Amino acid sequence: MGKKSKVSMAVIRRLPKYYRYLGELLDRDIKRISSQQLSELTGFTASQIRQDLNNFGGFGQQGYGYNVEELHKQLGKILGLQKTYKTIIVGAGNLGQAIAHYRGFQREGFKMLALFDINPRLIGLKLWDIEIKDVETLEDFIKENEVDIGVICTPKEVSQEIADKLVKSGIKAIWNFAPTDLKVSKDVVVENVHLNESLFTLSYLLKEKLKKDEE
Amino acid sequence: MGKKSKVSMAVIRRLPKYYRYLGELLDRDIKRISSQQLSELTGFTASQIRQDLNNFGGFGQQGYGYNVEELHKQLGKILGLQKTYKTIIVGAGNLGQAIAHYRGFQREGFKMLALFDINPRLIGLKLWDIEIKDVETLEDFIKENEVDIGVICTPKEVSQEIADKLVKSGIKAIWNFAPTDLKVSKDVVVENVHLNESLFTLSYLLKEKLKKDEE
DNA sequence: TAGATTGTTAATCGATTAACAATC
DNA sequence: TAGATTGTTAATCGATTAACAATC
Repeated sequence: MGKKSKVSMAVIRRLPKYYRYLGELLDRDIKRISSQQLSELTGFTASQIRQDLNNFGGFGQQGYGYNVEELHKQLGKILGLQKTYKTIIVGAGNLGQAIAHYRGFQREGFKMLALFDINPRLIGLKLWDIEIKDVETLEDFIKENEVDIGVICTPKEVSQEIADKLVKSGIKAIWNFAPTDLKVSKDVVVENVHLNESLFTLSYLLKEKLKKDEE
Repeated sequence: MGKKSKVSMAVIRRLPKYYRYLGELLDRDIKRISSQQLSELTGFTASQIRQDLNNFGGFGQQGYGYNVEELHKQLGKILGLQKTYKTIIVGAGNLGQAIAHYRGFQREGFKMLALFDINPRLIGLKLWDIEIKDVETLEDFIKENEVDIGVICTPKEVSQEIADKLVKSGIKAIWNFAPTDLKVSKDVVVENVHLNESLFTLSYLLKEKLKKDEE
């Protein structure tokens, strides 16, 4: 008990962006960076960056700034990227395959164990070294392999049903690409990628822009 | 000139969710709904919902609530979904194909005209009725067809270069799936889908959950 | 009319920004 | 040491929630 004061979601959602820019700096062999410079890269204010980081500890040094390698490492730890997560994908259509193929996720420790689908034409196929399995075998597979993360890339009609199976089999994190809000027990975390909502937001912004142009 | 007080991004990002739930109610032939009932569906407070909607007008009626069909229609208009947008996708890998295939977007007025790729094995193929074209012909195609929206599904290494071409050819809205922050002129709107950041956020939340379980 | 529920104003809460003492 | 830049407190800003008069 006694978690220290909870970090706000607004802060958490900025962390991956810091991590990404730090990674790029690391690749460019840049050793140190100030909050001011990081501000110019990310678009957040220097003050906000310092506030955000100080939720997790004092990673900087007065008069110097932040050590790029160290800060990158610390952010990786904060984001939980130092450990490996066993991951499965349900729905082996184009979207599921796109995620399975994406090298960046594997690199950060998300190990794709298998895809699952209901389509007999897909079952048995291998994408690189990842097999597409019968969704009937989903629950047993999760239990046997102690899968950490389930990715839902199915049509929305079956997404809740799949989520229920994932939760029942012991999965604690769901990455949901179906355009629905899943109902899950409180001890399971869900992160939604609602492409519909994203596209509609773009549509709103475009409409506003065109309206303003007319004036 | 003189746009009325700008609506905050927080509000805008809730609109698509209202729109989605209203659409579901419409399918279920439900005629009216109160902010309280909408609150139970969406998880936002009734007060917030009324505040949000009143940014755009008084769509409700005291003592009655909101007419589902009317509110759905109005939200569609606010989101700019009443008109058709000519859309192209750059990058015809799994992700690009997934988006091209998604019926929901076409249904809401996003007309997919073509995909573009650099891979000779893909060029010339047809996905349903959408052709994959040579990325060399991208700029001419956009100008000739007056394309509204460009979707970037390329590797991050070429995403900025593609964005530059889109902007130069007159596109005013970009839906970006590459894990980068594109630099574009101020009169172009960009909506990012940063899958990396989404997955890392899930990773953070999972890590926190596991940590709390240990206590 | 009485009951219900909105639209809107006021109060609260939380997040961002500014400022500066601490310190490398 | 002097200059730079953090960590942190205080001030500001904006978003959410509460409350209630208006009104269907």
